[in-house]
Amino acid sequence: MLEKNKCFGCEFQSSATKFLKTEELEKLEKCSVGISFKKNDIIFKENIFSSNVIYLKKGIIKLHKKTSSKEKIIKIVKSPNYLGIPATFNEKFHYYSATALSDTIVCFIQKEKFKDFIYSNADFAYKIIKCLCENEIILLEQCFNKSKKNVRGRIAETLLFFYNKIFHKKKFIIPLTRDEFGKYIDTSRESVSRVLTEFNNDKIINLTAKNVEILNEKLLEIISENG
Amino acid sequence: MLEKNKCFGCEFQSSATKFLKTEELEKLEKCSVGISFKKNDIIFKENIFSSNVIYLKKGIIKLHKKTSSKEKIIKIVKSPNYLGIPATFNEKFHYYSATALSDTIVCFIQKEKFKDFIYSNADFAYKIIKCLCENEIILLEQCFNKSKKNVRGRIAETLLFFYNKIFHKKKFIIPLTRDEFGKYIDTSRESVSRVLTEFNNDKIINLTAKNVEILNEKLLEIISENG
DNA sequence: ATTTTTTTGTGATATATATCATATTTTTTA
DNA sequence: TAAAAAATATGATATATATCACAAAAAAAT
Repeated sequence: MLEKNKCFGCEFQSSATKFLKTEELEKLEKCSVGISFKKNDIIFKENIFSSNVIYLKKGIIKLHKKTSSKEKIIKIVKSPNYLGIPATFNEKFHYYSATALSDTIVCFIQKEKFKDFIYSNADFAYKIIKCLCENEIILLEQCFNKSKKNVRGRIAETLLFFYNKIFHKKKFIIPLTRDEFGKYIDTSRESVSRVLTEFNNDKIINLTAKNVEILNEKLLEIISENG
Repeated sequence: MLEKNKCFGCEFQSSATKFLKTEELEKLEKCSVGISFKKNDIIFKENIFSSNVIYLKKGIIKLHKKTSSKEKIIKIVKSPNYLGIPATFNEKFHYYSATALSDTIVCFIQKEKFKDFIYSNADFAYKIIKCLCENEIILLEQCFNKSKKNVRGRIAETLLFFYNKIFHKKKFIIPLTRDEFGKYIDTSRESVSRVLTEFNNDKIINLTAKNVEILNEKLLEIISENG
């Protein structure tokens, strides 16, 4: 659904666009559209040529990709954040699909205009560089952690990720099905079920369907570290 | 070993510094030093505060990181390439260590001066953004592939990576021990040995110690895709 | 409200890969 | 050049996790 899009004084302004001057913000407003998505709506699909920078203004989304029948969830991203800058700036197709995990608002910004701001405003450019740098470090951590932990460790880590990085509350609703959870941490839905019920039995979490409350954060951290 | 460092007319100039003007190159020369490393020398260590942008001018290196006794090789990088920009620009400690896998020359560039170029030269800034974008896509591919392939597939993929991305020849010397190979693709040294001898027996490769010749590229690609 | 579809839980079994053990080869050091 | 250390190969066994099978619960569709 098309949203009225106001860049000047936008309550969800990105840390980069805060550096844009009034006339640049007016330009931005003209070259961008805001669109709202409902849970499970596809925001963009992999292998589509990317001609827009995408700004996740509000909501939580998953980035995912298919290979020969199997699917993997690469990343879970919360607003505010840019999506698909790498594909867009390399004149490439989107490497992954993006699907809303909650009701979401997204701005599509014309690539060429976005690039103009990089050329006209060095503070903006530097901020974009910093965003890309942060993303790379997060991705590195993710790769590294995943390869060094067993299933229990990865599930503990993910529960802590939801708590610390997404919801900031010990009580939350897992925004994934068991199957999606498995596709995120590279395991089967059955293993996710088993470990979650184990954590529940051990009073580390309180689990009812998708509702979780973290009861023993300390222990969850230990499991996350040592498997 | 300290190298004489000439930025203007440097034969290993990066795609970004090609955009620098003569006076900027002179500045660059003043704020950077070139250092040569021998195979197995440590270029920088993880958890060290990063105050330089590091440009890999010549050679092949591994980026690696330890956790509680175990080690993982995160990436193998060939010149020309920048290293550690994310850590440097986020005022952070290096996330990983870098060790030379061949004789190597590296330039250390003062972070603040490098940042000045981003502010003074938009073409340079944009090129750096593109470098970061490329790195992110490579990292994403790596994460994705690793999680979807079995050991045979990952070894086949790595052999093709050495051929296509590093040496550009079907005959090369694996720049890793079996143990390091295992730490790169998240498996044990024994599994690496077994699969490599299997490939050798099946005439897919010709293997003598670290010397490899790819005999059946097509089949290696199929194994890489389907495990 | 009832039917259909999707999601989840859990036991039994299979399997890929790790780990252990030992021999051999290669490399490094003295 | 010999001795010591490191790297490699390979068989035997252990183990974590996947897969299969089926039942139950929850969600979606009619």
